Amino acid sequence: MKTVDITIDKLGYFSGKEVKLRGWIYNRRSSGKIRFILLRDGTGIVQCVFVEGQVPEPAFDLADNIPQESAVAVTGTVREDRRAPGGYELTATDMQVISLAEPYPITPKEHGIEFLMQHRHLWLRSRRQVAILRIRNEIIKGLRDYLDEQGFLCCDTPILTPASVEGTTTLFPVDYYGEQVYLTQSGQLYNEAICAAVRKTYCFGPTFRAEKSKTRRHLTEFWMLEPEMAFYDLNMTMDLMEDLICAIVSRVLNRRREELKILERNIEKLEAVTKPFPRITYAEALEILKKAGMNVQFGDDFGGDEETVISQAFERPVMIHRFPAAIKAFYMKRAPEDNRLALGVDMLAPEGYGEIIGGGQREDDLNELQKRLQEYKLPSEPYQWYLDIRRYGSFPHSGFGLGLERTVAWICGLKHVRETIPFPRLLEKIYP
RNA sequence: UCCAGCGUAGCUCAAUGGGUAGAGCAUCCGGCUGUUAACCGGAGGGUCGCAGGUUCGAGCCCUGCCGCUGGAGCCA
Repeated sequence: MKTVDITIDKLGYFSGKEVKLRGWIYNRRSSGKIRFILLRDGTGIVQCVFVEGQVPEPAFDLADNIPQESAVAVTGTVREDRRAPGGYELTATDMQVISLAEPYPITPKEHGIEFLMQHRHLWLRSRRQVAILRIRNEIIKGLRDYLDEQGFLCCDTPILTPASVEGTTTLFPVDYYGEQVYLTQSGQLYNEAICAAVRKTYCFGPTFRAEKSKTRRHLTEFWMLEPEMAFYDLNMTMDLMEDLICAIVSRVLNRRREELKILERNIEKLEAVTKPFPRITYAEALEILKKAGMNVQFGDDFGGDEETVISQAFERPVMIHRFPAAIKAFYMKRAPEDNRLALGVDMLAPEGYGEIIGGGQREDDLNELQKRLQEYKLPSEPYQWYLDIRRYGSFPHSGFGLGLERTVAWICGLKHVRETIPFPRLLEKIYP
């Protein structure tokens, strides 16, 4: 019989056959004449059983003292076994060392977050972290597949941007041939130009905020998905936000059950995420807060506590629209029924996870927009190209930005966004 | 930037009222034929974050600094 070189995720196709697996030692246990090695290969984890007399002596010895995370090749027979977590085991016939590891700092026991973050490059190898990475990837694919199917064109926007936009205190400066430019905070303004070319577009990439925010939901570098649609009003935009979130939640539920289980995610909470999502106005949100005993006045923005109270009032994501214009960006269109209100919308995830989407309808009237730039004390020169979108065939349009890491944190049920990206960039921390 | 808490073995933590530093895991040695963070026995392992101060005596009290964690503020 020929030994085939396979990966752990394919074990089910090779029951009873002899195979070769290459990977790393995840853990090992010994019980005298029988020794167990947990082998991980990046596609899964399988237990390899070494029985004295049934494997060459060097391999049997190795099974007792090979250091954790050493790279090895194990040959053996695939066996279905109800006792095994994955349903399959490997009865080992031999093992070769590819590379012996030095004593590995991350043991199968508990560690503090500081230690784990300092060893993030190694921490990624753990079962939990791999499960998060798989779900993150599933969410990205789900978002893109959904938008692509709806006729969106992914066009992407620049990461280096000229000075402008609202203030520079939260921007990371970069030297650009002697000129100071900045890392992008959002691709929205560019998307508005692109949607006039292709009707429905989106960008997906990293964005940067030099905020001094030290919370469980802030990164200085995070990934944002930003769709922008020509001829969409606020209601159509809320429909899209709702459909998009339903699409990714059900996709993760269908395709990443195992990973959700590893993360001990409460599946029922995700299964409750179905259409329609509640849509409330800012004024209605204020009522909820007042009933909860919070002192919030019209014109106040919501902090973390307020978001938590509102989102916990519903078991689905909730959309809050028609915010006071004064606390929103200059480009938001005003509500036709009340000029003090902006046609913006935020989506708050359930279970206190806070804002995962922010967006709304854009101001499409040239004169209004110019007036707004003055009110917000913004220079007009850098915005000439942006105003051109209104000069040459202006059209109603809307869009939003979805924060990927917050969405992943919610779907995975994680306390902190730092685990949702392989190498998180946090306030003044950039190692490894 | 502000508030609070924490810095002791490789890791996670303990140490009466100030009196010669302790456990589990990891490592090494030994035992065990079905272990699931295996278990059992033994051994090695310490500049108690750094600097100064009080005291006969400081891991413990005081001052300053550094680092981390949680939160607030800030924030598409």
